[in-house]
Amino acid sequence: MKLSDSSQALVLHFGEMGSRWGFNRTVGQILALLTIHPEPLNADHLAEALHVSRGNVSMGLKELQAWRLIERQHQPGDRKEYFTPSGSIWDMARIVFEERRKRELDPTLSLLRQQLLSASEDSGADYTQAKMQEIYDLLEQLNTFANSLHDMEPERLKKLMSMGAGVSKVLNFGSKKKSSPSSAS
Amino acid sequence: MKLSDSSQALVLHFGEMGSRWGFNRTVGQILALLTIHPEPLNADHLAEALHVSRGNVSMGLKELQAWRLIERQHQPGDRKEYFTPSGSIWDMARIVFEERRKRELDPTLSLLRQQLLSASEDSGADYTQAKMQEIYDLLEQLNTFANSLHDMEPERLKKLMSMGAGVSKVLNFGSKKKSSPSSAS
DNA sequence: TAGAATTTTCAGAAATTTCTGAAGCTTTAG
DNA sequence: CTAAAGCTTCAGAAATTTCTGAAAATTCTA
Repeated sequence: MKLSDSSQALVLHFGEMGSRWGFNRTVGQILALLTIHPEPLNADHLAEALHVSRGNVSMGLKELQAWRLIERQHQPGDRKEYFTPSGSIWDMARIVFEERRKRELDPTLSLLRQQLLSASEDSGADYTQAKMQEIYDLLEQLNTFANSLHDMEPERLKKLMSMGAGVSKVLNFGSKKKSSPSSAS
Repeated sequence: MKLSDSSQALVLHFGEMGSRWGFNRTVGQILALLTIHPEPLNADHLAEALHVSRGNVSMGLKELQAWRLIERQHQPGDRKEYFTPSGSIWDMARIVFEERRKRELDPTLSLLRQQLLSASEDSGADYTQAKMQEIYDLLEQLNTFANSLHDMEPERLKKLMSMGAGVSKVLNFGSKKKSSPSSAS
């Protein structure tokens, strides 16, 4: 398990970025290596290539399986477990995106909802209540948007993303003068 | 500086979420408190309300100013520095979003660009090169999309977000029947 | 079923991040 | 200019996260 300079660099980089993307160094490195390696790898390969302990690899693989980012395979005539990414790069991005939405928005939405419901009791603290409502509204909108991206079929999503700033133009069609009376439901 | 139960809960929560949003506990708490408090606060207020040291508050304020999330003010007849959020909740969200795009996408794009350019030298490692290209393409598309969101005027952005899944419908206009035969580029 | 191969677990070690508090710096009033 | 008020810095302490490695558990072969 010797990595090319280029692969080595990518793997190390994914380790560093890991924490920003929601996992730890080893998990980032394992994911990177499995992704760019043509063949499935087993835990010993990974431990050797990444210079980390066997136990650490085991924990990392467990976490990546929990995220559904990788899956187990078996090679005929080998008792060891081998791993590969469970989908395309695109699939991975969706999974990470969704997981992060859950971790970064849901808990706060849930807290704010609670706070705002039980607010009627407190009479004062007007300003604070209003701000909390503002934060809630914003996060809920973000959340809805994130969900709608997540639910889109890949093709449509790709199209939307590649339109980039062009989306802005298309949106003018939707608005025109005629504001649909449906509004807030 | 006594906080209501509700404010207290929100501040603590923002402290916990802080690390997921890109800053540490104290920074999260300071931001939350300044946001929901009707009046500007000074460093002593913050240290007392959050039960953290004066030095920690100073560092937190410095960081929030670097992010341009808060700004200094002076109260007439008081030598202390007071702080308030520097914009609306919406403005804050945009700043945090943009800062995270920079931290989470730019470094990887930059590394991959470099790797892919200097790839001609290495002859082998075909699969790996192809995967790196895939990752690069995806991240660049994400990046472009994020930028176009960031550059949109708030009104248009709000409209886009509130359309949610509806965006999908609007996009059909752009595709019609004419399926471009380009496929994988 | 025995036992060898492989994987998982988890207590404590190592590394990293965050926080404190006192020293020192800057600003302002007098 | 002096001194008090206020702010910042940063070395080391505390807290948190990550990693190791040996023991325990599981799986497979014969």
